[in-house]
Amino acid sequence: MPELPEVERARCLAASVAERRVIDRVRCADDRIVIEGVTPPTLTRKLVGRRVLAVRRHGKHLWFELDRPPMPLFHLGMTGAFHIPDGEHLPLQSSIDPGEQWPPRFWKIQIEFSDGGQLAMTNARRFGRIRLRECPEHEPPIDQLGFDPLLDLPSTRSLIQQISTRRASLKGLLLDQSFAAGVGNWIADEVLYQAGLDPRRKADSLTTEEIAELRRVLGRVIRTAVRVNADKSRFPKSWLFHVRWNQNTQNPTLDGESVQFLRVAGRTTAWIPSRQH
DNA sequence: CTCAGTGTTCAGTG
DNA sequence: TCACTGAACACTGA
Repeated sequence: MPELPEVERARCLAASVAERRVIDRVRCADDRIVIEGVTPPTLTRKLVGRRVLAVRRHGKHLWFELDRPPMPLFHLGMTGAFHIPDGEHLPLQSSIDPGEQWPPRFWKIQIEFSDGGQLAMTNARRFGRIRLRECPEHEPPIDQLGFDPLLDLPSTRSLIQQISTRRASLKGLLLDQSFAAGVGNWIADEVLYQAGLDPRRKADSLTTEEIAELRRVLGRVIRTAVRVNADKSRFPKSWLFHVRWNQNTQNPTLDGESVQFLRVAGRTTAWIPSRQH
């Protein structure tokens, strides 16, 4: 699930149970792929007793700012999510299906807080990672990332500089986390569709006006998705998003225009040839 | 049974 | 060395 808006939703969920609380108890799954660079017992020992000051995010990475390092850093991979027990109060919608068991299937870490609140991270497909960092923002992988389009969208001027030297396809550029952190496959397609740009266009072929429009659309798509808490059913009806999953159905259309599928930069790409040039 | 897949990394290429 | 591409990764669900 996780592109920037879904990771932001996970951040809010985690913040609602973790911030200002002390970590009382941790259970780590015995998974040396997801739990990377640290053994589960060590991870547990480093977290227990710490107070969570804030839950922060850059791109698709999220981490706990604790009262003392090291800090746990999470990446959800393709299938990761955060969960809280059914019935626990929340200002936002619950992230779990009602009636789901606790702990949730495929849990990798469970954290219990001083006030009784609980948080779990799941990861069925094991592309996610849990790591420890002394200072997450100033170490890899976060210090390798480009701008976060929600937290600090660059000026058009700065974007022109960044884009004009790149020869990758627009699709490839948008997916490059060292360019724009948090953009994934569906957001890249949505942005290129709304900006009217062919996903195969080379980045350095864009005009100033096209870059300005790309910037505007990128900011708008991300803010809109975050505003509705990454709830797909609340994305605007006009979005390509709603038809991009219908690859199997014959002749998907949007506004009467035909949706096509391509492979660009190694990823399935949905686009509307009559609207993107 | 086969295959695609919302992500990242790494080997290979130009 | 750099920028970029495509395969590999691990596993579920269609």
